[in-house]
Formats: sequence, structure tokens, C-alpha cells
Amino acid sequence: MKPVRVRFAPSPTGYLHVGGARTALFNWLYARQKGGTFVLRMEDTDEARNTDQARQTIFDGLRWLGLDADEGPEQGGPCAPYSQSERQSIYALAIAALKAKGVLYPCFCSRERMSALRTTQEANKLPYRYDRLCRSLAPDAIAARLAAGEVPAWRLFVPEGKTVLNDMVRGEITVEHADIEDIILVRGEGTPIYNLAVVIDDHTMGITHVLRGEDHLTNCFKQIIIFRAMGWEVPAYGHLPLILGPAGEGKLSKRKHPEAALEHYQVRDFHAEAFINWLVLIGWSFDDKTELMTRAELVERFSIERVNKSGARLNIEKLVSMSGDYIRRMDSASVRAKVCFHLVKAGLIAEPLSAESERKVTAIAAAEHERLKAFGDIVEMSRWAFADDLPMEEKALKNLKKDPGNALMLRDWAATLCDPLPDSATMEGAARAFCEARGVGFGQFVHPVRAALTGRTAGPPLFDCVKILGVQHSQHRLLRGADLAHSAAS
RNA sequence: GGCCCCGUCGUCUAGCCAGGUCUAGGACAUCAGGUUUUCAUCCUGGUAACACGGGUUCAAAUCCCGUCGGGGUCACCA
Repeated sequence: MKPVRVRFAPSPTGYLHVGGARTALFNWLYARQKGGTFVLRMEDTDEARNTDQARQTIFDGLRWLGLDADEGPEQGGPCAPYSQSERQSIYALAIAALKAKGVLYPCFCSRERMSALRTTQEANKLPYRYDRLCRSLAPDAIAARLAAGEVPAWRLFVPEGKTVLNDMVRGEITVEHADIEDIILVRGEGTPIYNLAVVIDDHTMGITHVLRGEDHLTNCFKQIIIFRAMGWEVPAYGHLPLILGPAGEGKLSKRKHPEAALEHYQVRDFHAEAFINWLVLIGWSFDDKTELMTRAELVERFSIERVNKSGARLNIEKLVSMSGDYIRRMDSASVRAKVCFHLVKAGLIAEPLSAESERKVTAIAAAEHERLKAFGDIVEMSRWAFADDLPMEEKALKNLKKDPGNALMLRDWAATLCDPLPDSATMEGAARAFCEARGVGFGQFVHPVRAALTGRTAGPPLFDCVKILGVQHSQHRLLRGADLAHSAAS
């Protein structure tokens, strides 16, 4: 059997779409499973704007997901170049061959005629399609117009008949050629339109399987017609279901949904393996129970036969849950490294880390490990630990003022803290004794203390918070809390 | 509008091809309870779906037809 060659062919529009990321993943998985080749190809013929930045976004996204290409713009390969913008000479050659075979015919119809035609068709409720006027042009008429300096576009000569596609995910689909337009494949200036460039590229790059979004299903028939007309081997196709917006309203678009861009997830820094696991489950499943799978297991288990046909909505909640799951399974050193990275990036601590920062980062990472859903979340989760004059949440303030005795309790307890702080369990024991001695319930102690220390009502276990802050800052905040409580009580 | 695709809990899905074992399974979300100093974790339990209508059959989520609903695509864009 021929070795598998698959490709991911994004257009550098400035962001990598999650749907694109999933397409890349499925292709990558398929290539790895079959011992095939995964090629990355830039479809950058049209959009010229900030191409470099846009290309970089795609490289970065794929790198984040660990979807390494075997051939592509970065690594090169036997079919280089891998950017359509650099393949014009290849296209020119192929186009000449297409013309020679009569697959293309020149069309001199003006845009004005086309829009007029369309208006008429619309008015008569006819399908909007080219009426094939230029098909009947006699060779000498064509020669004359060419000689006169008229510049034609070139259209696909769609023959009589029908095309049957045996789609790997959808099964057999038949389309009558009467329903296919003689689309323009070559611009007046001589460059190929997408549908032609894809065919030339897939052919010259020896692509054996094309896995792409369902939005290409209609294009597929035109492409197959070109392949056949040229006598080229047609690759196997599999059209993946689309990823819909959270409300099920059409496919995800960057404009309407920030979660359409991969960057959205990269910035928050979800666990990459969890993200992959979540992504693969959109439109594919292994069985009725298994959800958590390693990359190696996915490579082994992935199958196009089990890809769904219907579109799927994004369930971000599930990603959050999965990412939290993955993070909880990480060892503390790895979590600490991630936490450190984000705190530095947010400017909460500075590199090189002081001994105090080292200590603090370790304490925060340990305390928040089980609460983390995405690494980037650590910044907002632990902001309280870095500024003594942070604003107090309303509910926290309420807890502080709840009991008139709070002010005194906070001051008294602050006085019991001393350097070095014992471990959390010991501190808790002491605190419980402290409460018992003054006849206060532990709950009445915990809430105002948490409020004073963190300004919040939720967070890590209380004594871990004390450890994170250290004696000095803890005492300082307890006293400040006492003042706040007092001002309310009086 | 033409053509094409799709339709199981709120969401992602298993089951459908090879009809019975499906009083439809799992996960996330949600609700209730337990553990706990808050949150989180963890544990237990609950609510919740075969779009609709015909047909075939002893038997249909599973096969057939129709209806309705959703989506995709119709550029000298990709």
C-alpha cells in the first residue's frame, strides 16, 4: 500500500481557528498512526496582509499542540516550497497542461455581464450559475479576441455526467454535473484560484488522504473533476463535521466568538494535552466510556470510521474540567514551573527570583494546585498574595464586620504568630485552642481571618494563606482587618 | 432559492451499518446529600434525550418514505 501523506493547509488569516486546529490534529493523528507523513502547507495566495505575523500564529499554535509537521515551510522537504505564494512557477506549468488538455477554456465575459446574468437568474428563481456562453466560442474567434488584447479568465470545462465521492466519513455522495458550475480557475492575470491551486498542490505533493472541514464538501466535486480530467490519481477524502458556535448558530467565526481562535486557549494556557484530548472528542469518540486518553493512546485508537457526521458545539466547561483534571495529575514541580512563569509574566514577581519569591511561588503552587483549571488563571487567583493594600471583596468585608468582637480577635491572634511559622496543621491546632480559650466557634474565627488576610471569601486553606504571606504580612493584614472591622463596629 | 450534509439528555457523545439483551450507557453542566475552616477536590444519589408522522416487522433509536428543523456551499476569496 502507498505510504500515507496527509496535509494541513491553513490560510494565514491572522489566527488559527479551533476547527483548523482540530483538522490539523486529525491529520496528524492519522499520519502518526499509519507511519505516514504530515505536511503543512500555507495557502497564502491572496491575503497579503501581515503574512509573516499570521504565519507565525499558525506555527505557534501547532507547536503548542505538539503537532509537528514532517514537511512544511519551516522544515522544508522534497516538495518544497510549501507556501502557495512561492509556487507560482509550478502553477504556471500545470495551467499550461490543463489548457492543452482542454480542461480549461477561456471566458471573456465581463463582470458586468456576470452580475446582470445573476440578477436575471435571481429574478427568475433559477440557480445562479454561469451560462457557459464562452464554451461555444469558435477557435478562431478566441484567437482573434486574444490577439485584440482581451484578457480572459479560464473556466473549468465541466463534462456531462456525475461524480460519485466515497467520503471516508460520510459515505457515498453523488452530484450531477448539471449542478456544477464552470467555475473560474485561472484569473485574468494568470494565477490559479484556490480550487485549482489545491488540486495542483495535492497532486504534486503526493497527498493520499485529505481530511478537512465539511465546508469544502462542495468544492470537492470540482476538484475531483480536475483530477480526473488530468488523469491524476484522486486522493481519498474525509469531510469532518463543522464546529458550531456555543449556541449552535452556524460555524464558529472569529468575529462573533473569541473562542474560535486557538490563541484564546493559549493565552489562558490550558493544559495542552488536555486541550488535545478535548479537541479530539469534538466529532470523534473511542467508545461509550473512555474519555481521558494520552497522545500515544490517541495515535493508536484514532479512526476515521468513528468520526461523526453532525456538527458539534463547543463545550468550554468540559475543557475547563478536563484541563483541571490533567493539572491535578501533574507533579508539583511542573505545576510550580508553570505558576512561576505566569507570575513573572504578569509582573507579580521579578526575575531573577529572590529567596522570598522562590518561597512564595512554591507555597502558592502547592496551595492552588488542585484548584487550577488553566495555568494562566493563577495570576488572578493569587493577586491577593502580592499587595497588602488590595481591595476587599464586599462579602469579605461583611464577614469582617459581622461580629463586634472580630477586631480584638484579629489583633490577639496576630500577636500569637511568630517567626518561623510552624506548618499548617500545627497552626490549625493552635488556632483551635485559641478559639476554644475565648469560647468562639472555629467558623467565627476562620471567616474574618480569611477576609483580613486575603480580602476574599474563597481560596486555599486558611493556614496555607498565612504561610504564603509570611508572618510579617499576615500580621500587618490582620491589624488592618481589625481596623476595618472596628470602624464598622463603632 | 438550487445543490449537498446532518438530526439520541442543556452540551459532547455510545448504541444505528449486521432490528430484540436499550425500562437508551458515559462525560461535562445542573440539583440533592456526605467529607471539609471557605473555595476546590473527593464520594453517593437524582433530574434529563431517541425531532415529528407514516410504513416494513412478531419486534425499530436502529430499516424505508415523507414532513419539520439545523448546517454547509453557490466570488477573477481561501
